[in-house]
Amino acid sequence: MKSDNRSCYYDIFMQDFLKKDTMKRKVTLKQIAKELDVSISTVSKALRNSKEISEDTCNKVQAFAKLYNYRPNNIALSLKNRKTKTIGIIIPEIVHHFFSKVIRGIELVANKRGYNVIVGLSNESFAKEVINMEMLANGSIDGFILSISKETLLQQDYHHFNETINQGMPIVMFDRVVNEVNCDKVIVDDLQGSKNAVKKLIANGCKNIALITTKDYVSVGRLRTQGYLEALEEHKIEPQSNLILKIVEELDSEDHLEDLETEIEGLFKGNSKIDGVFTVNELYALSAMKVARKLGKQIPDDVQIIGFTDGVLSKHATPSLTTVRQHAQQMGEKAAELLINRLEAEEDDEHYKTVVIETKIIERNSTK
Amino acid sequence: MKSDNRSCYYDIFMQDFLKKDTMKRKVTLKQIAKELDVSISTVSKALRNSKEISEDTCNKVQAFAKLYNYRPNNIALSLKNRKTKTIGIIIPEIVHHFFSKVIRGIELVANKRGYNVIVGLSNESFAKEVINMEMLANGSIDGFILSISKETLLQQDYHHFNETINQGMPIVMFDRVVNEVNCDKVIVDDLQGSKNAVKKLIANGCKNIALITTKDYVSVGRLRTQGYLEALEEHKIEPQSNLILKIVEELDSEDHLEDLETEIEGLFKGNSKIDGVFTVNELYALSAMKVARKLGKQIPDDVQIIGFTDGVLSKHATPSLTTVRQHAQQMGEKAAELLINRLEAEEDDEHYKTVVIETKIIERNSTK
DNA sequence: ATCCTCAACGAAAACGTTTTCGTGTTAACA
DNA sequence: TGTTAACACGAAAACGTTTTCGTTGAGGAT
Repeated sequence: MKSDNRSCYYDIFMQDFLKKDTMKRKVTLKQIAKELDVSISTVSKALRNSKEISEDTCNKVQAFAKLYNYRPNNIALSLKNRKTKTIGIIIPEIVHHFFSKVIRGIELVANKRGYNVIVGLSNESFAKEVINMEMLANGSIDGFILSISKETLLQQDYHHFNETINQGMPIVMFDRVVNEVNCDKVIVDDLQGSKNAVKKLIANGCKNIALITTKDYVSVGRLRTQGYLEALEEHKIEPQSNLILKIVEELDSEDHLEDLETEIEGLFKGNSKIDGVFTVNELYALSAMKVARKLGKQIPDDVQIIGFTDGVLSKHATPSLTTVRQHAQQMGEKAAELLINRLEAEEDDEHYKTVVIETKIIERNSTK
Repeated sequence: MKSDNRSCYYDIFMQDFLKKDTMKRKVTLKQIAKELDVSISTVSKALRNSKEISEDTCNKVQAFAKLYNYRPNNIALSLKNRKTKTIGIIIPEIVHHFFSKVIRGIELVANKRGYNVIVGLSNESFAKEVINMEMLANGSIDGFILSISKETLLQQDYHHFNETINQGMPIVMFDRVVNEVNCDKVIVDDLQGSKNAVKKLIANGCKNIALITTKDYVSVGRLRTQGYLEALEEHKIEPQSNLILKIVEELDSEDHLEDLETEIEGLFKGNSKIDGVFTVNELYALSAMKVARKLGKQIPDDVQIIGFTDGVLSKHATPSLTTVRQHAQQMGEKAAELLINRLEAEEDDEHYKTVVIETKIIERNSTK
């Protein structure tokens, strides 16, 4: 820092650059160039060790850049390269063990491969899903990973997904997917998972197995119901409609626990011989346990219960709950892999994959 | 679409623009300008209804833009305006009810005010925290909302925060904050919350109240411990060291449940007169309940328990757990407000606020 | 002295906007 | 007829990069 011929520049530079002694604003190539009295191109090349630039200049530039902690501006790079190296995630809800675990998986591989992750919440609303996607699709991200909101599934309006894809932005869907959209997908094997769970109840001696599920428009609810039915069928057990309880979505929220329990109580009272329960999520399972206990039934002696989830409640419930694990984090990892592979592929592959994540029954104390 | 003089342009335009009939690539001002045979400036102005532009041209441009679904490119806007309208969040862990609720709060007000949210996970690691911040600080975001990782708290190295702030990027910290960094903060009133909880136990008749807490370098653990001590002091109760259990962080994870329970069992066995327990989080409380039950104690008759959390376990535990609610979502909302207000302030305010979110005791069935 | 080569660097375009500042045309006015 | 004002539009800069394609000047070969 001893040269004289740039003392003038230096002053000007310092003036608007260091507002106070403690304040170091971000430095740009242009400022370095001005300061060192070379061109912007030279600075850029010097920093990347281009052999077009003399060793002397290289060293000088790099020293200066280091001193002022130069970092290339991501936004400028994004504009130039026409890619942002960030992935957009749209999920219906973040305060949810399953979804947050998926995010963790996505973030893990995204970061490993140099991508950032930007999160939008649809809050199960169609409109918010559309708005969020539009906000992000205009250059902010390179591709989407998403799980469809309930309202969208109900309305069956998927134009925003298809339009996004048609504009050249890839989408990977997970868990809640839909055939009408042609893209990569990651799903858990809901059907087989449920089938295995119900088979396990049967193997454990249950004769009257109840099902607590959601309305059919939620694809995972439908598939898990189907798994239940197929398991029964394989064992020549006739399904009984009074053993199947389909919960309306409004009771799903934790604010309506009592209503939920009332419904389940109705199920038990309507069929006193119930000795096994399979539920499509964790909350239903816990509620079922609670109701069963209230009705004087012992778990797992009188009633055995299996839930479907990756949640935290199951592990800490009393008794702890046997569940079908979904491998949420692994789903996220796989989804991110699929997306990034597609983003970085040379030519675009017209063939879309659907990856099925196998489930696994975690045996705890709600089954014998 | 009937004019002749642009048929030539039109062809060229369509050629590289619509690769297939279904493929609509993103359209830019330049393309619209070329297509309509006007300048880029004219298009830009026409779209913003500038009165510099004739009504005719305005209509023509707007119609065309609508037809081709023109949306301004966010990245270009970010570069031009030198702001991205996105907020960076760095948290230690996303699979955590408290943090995900904070995110929900942040996202809520961020979206309402036109901001996006980009999430980085430190995974409680100092290095990942630094890397994540550096990735985002180079232009990707306008400001940070973060909660400090345990490792960082342990090492007490806060240079990355201060450097970021010195570069002109505002930070809002929540929950795990630190005096060494001068910025806006949102914290829960850990001290008062704990104090109230312990006072409630005292009022309920507890004579020997145990504390299960973390090591002191986690600020919230320290404060909650202090609250416990102050409550005892106010009631002239001498604190006993064999009533206080400080859990090492390694046992925090859910993989070490047994070890955790062993430690707690030691606590109970070492002091059989324990009739009240206050814990600094949800997991410790559930473990304590489990251990107490195992040792033949009735809850809340023999032992009353209060936890500190906003979690989901408390509500569904048996018996359900009385807790100190933290209002996590409200914290997120407040943090986002503070940050955005600062981002949009005319001149920068040198005075940093610390907002304290009051806690509230949620009475359930683990207390009388 | 001429030609060629090479080393070392700079100019400019490009990414997609917005905005300032012209500039040319027309109509109104003295 | 000459001056002016309003109107409608375009050129260019700027945001911060990277990269292509010159353009120097020096030195060696002929």
